[in-house]
Amino acid sequence: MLDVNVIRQDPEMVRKMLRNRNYTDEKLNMFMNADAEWRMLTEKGNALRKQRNDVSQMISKLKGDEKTKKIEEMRLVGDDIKNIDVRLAELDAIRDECVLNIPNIPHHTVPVGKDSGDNITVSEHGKRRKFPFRPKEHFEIAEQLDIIDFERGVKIAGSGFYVLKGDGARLERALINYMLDMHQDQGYREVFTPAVINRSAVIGTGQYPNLKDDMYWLERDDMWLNPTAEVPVTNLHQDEIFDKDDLPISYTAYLPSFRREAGKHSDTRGIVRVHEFNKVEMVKFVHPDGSFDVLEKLRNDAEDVIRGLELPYRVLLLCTGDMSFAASKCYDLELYAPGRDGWLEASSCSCFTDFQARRARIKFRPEPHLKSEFVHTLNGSGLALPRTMVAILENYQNEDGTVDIPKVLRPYMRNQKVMG
RNA sequence: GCCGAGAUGGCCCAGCCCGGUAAGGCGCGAGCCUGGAAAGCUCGUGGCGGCAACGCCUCGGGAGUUCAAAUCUCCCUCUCGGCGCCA
Repeated sequence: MLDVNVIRQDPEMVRKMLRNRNYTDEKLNMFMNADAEWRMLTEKGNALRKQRNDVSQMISKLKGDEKTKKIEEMRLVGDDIKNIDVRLAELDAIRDECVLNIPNIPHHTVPVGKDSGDNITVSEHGKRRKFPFRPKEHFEIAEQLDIIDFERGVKIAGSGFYVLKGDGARLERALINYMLDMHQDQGYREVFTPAVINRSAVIGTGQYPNLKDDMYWLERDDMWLNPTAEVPVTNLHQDEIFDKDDLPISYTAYLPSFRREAGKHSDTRGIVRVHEFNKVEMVKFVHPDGSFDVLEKLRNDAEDVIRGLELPYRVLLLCTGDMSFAASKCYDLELYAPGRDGWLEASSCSCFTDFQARRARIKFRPEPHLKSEFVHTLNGSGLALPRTMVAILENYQNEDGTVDIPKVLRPYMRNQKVMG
């Protein structure tokens, strides 16, 4: 969430920002009104409390009629305070609700734009292979090799779930290990967290309330299925204060991710958009100075994974209208898939400035005697597994239906080709 | 699931039975002292509102009783221990 002082001081800047992100200014206006009344009533309530505190002190020393009279007076003051408190609680709830629904302020280098059409292609890498035959789509290849079983995924879980088999399952495992090992070499510490998380975690990173319909919710326990490892990993340090020397902190995590994808019907064939997928994630906690430089580094770390796999890809800088709620700046990495002749978003690398840290109360102390400040958080996928799998199957396919295994994965797979 | 114990400022911990300004220690900082340091002493070290003076809030969360709640009552959450169950 934004610093309420920033909103108070410059509501017009926030209004402009909301417009650039395709948000209405409804929550902003509501906040300003509620906040003004809240401040007025807070002062009023404080004055009454002072009166009550002072008189209460005296009462213990008084006796007889005098005492009875003062007690009677304070009873009325108490009622006034109670009434004010009720209204204050209402206003506070309104303010919270508003602030939790106002997105982060984009960095000045982020292009203003309406939707994905206004994103900027920063760079394109790798050679696209020339195929002497018609390249197949990944689900054709996978079905032929019997390495992905769509029917049985549906049978045991439902539409949008699939089963990996044989070399498919082994390729998945190889990819996870390859990615984790690479991130470890890049200086990230591996963590393995719960995939079921509580409400305070999904609020902390900003998925709740905005994306609550996109997550699986376990009603009976008020728990949520992890939508991205960003959530559990960032919230590891909820309510903590780091020493200056603790920063930066870099984690990498492999974790299954769950998305309801309610109302989305595109890309139903294959594994491009599914309800459960594996992902290796990078998360960083850094000093506020230079956090956008760290974003470049993070993006490069994710690109290393793709370069290692020798897949063609491009880097997009998202515009204001396409960026997610909590991000201040975001790059998407897209893999080229020749079977479908299209791009697949396999990684999203974002800097959240202090937006998540404020929600999750993650701070650091610049010097032992100074006040604590919010850290900056970043994260990026490195990478989402199913789409990486799609890109590998389609880019490395042979005319006979087999698939070569990228060189970097061979030590993990112990074979050169996916045979089934 | 049952029983018990606990949650107090950055950290540790007292206060709770018996309601009346949250004590003390550690760490850190500033000052005094010193040739310099250590020790010692003084002050500071949570949040909100306010330009400020200042005021209010803060004892896991919420509700209640009371002129007044860390303290009494009720509900909830989490942690630890024991029992039960169990891959």
